Amino acid sequence: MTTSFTEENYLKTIYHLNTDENGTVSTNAISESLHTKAASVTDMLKKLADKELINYAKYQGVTLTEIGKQKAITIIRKHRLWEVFLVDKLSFKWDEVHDLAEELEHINSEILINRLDEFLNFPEKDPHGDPIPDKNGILKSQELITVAKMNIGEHGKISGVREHSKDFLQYLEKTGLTLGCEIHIIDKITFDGAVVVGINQIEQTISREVAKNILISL
Amino acid sequence: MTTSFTEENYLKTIYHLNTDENGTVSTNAISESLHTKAASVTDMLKKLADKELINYAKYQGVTLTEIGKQKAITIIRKHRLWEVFLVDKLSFKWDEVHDLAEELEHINSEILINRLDEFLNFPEKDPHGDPIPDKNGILKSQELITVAKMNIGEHGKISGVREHSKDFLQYLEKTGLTLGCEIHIIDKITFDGAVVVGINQIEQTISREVAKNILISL
DNA sequence: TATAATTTTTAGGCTTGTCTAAAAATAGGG
DNA sequence: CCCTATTTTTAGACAAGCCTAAAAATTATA
Repeated sequence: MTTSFTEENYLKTIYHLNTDENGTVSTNAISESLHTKAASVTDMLKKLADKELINYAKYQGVTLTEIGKQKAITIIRKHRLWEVFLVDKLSFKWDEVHDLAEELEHINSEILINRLDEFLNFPEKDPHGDPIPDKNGILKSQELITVAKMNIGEHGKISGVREHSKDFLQYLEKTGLTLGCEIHIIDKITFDGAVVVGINQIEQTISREVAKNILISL
Repeated sequence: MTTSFTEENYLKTIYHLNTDENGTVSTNAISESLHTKAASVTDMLKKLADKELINYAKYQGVTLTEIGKQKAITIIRKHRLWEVFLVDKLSFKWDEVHDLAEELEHINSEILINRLDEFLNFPEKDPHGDPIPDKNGILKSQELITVAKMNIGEHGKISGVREHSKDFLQYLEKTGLTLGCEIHIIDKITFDGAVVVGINQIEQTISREVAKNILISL
């Protein structure tokens, strides 16, 4: 059974919302994320439920079925591999690849994506530090915490981001908060949640909002 | 003004039919080529005419406007560059890439395609010998003739094909009639148009149908 | 040149994915 | 526990692209 471009986007969105918030995903959350109206989402949810890609009970929110989850993971695999291709081979910046990968992820060919994987040397992470599922849909995710949750004095390495917008990534780039950097917490401002961090011998203050979107491995 | 996936396919088809047959392109020819019904083609022609991508007068067939032609050439550029990528970088065979390129050609990004062009080292031909338009839409096409039009005793080099189906390309592969081979005409059978050719010291008979679809540079 | 055959267009309908407006269900506060 | 606010669903519409059946235009033929 084939899944349309649009159906794939819904599955991917539900997957992300589910792992971000764990529990069931609400109609409104999906409509916000996809910039469509709630009524349109309801229509699509019925369709996806008919295809047994989601578990859906009226007014109760949705979760992915096993098949739906595998489909979502496949799309994510494609997205992330294309991002690696764009950055490693075509010298795009990490803040430029999201929209392009969003298109490329819908190209349907298992052979293509496995060849691409091989060509890229089986990368384990995409340019934003997100893990790339292997060809069997196995995703080995590392335990990461946000800078906001670290305590004063703790050390760690920047290993991912929770926000992929161009604005955010360019800000990180400009302030030197890039993937792989060692970071330590110098101080936390209780008033507004800002965090004073040290990176490359430099002291820097980042807002709570930023701190919540940088992922660290200890 | 954006052009949809479907509109792009119509433009590309009209372009190919036009250069193949030169003159105006008929509704039926398009419907055959795209495997849609003539009535659907008429609908789309009206739409493309409104957008000033084609010149269309009822019952008189169509031609591309300059803008339409540039759009078509851009799509063809993308198609052929992706084919080179698939063959050169991902080790696909020349008979395996057409359908994939058909999908990839609709990814919309001038930067992407120019970076890809550079990454592939500005190839001039795709895996089937078709010329690749440059970033300004300039297409330098070589004068090629079909094997069917060659005379006994003439020599030449296989430089292209007029048919891109898997079946045909696999047949060529199997019989050693691949791109770049030197070929000479040993005999022509008047009865059925078959041609006896010599390639790599081997003598071989090919049907008229095959002879019409192999392109030669003298 | 009139009629037959073919090609093309019109008319009306269907599906997918979207929308707005209104109704129904759920959740929260007193 | 009832009443209000919010969330979700239903109902009805619309655009894009496709279809079938029938009408109109063109081309071919006798």
